[in-house]
Amino acid sequence: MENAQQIIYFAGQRIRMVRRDSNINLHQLALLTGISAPALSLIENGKRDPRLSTLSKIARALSVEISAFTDKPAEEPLIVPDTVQGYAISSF
Amino acid sequence: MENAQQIIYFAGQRIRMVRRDSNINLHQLALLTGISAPALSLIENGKRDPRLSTLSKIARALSVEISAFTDKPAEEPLIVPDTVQGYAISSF
DNA sequence: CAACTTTTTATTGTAAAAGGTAAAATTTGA
DNA sequence: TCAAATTTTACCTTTTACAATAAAAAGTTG
Repeated sequence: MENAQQIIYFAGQRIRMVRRDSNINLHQLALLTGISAPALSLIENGKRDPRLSTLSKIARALSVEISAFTDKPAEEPLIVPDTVQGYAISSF
Repeated sequence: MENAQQIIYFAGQRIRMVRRDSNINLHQLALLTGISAPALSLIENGKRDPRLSTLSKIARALSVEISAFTDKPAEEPLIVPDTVQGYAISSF
């Protein structure tokens, strides 16, 4: 329960981030998903525990995977070397 | 709705796969998650639309990310060559 | 086949998600 | 500061998740 609440809050924040990146408002996302704007507001604010189908509709509308809302970014950021075996990454 | 139903069914299959890989039965997973075995059965069979908190509890109990249940494997399977630069993969 | 384990189905009760609508609050711009 | 757009809150209704329990159905093993 304790941890699940954090997941819900975190997912709401991520949904809001992705939506804002797409430059659409709650009303528009409501039209795209079929989920009411008030319901979306509650989800984004971590005050509602959405169903898988609800997350699926939101992800689809925003063209991202559900994991964009659920997976925590890696603690240690992925190290991307700028050369591999002496070749620049950009040459691939 | 159409697509969400597929997501639910797919997630159920993945949960079952991961659980079986862990060699635990529904009763044991019920104890680990606090979700009843009948509820877990419905979820695994795609007959129930689980909440995010529910997915979170299951993922936590099975030590996987929620995305293990939601993300579709790549359409084009990753090609794994059996040799790299002339060396057999097994030699690494 | 018979005993045992695991899973599924069904029923009842409670809690909560989600829609609609409307109103309040907040934010944004002119 | 005022007006418009956006978001949040509140109330009501319907639907559904989930628990608990029991029973039925599959699946396993001796």
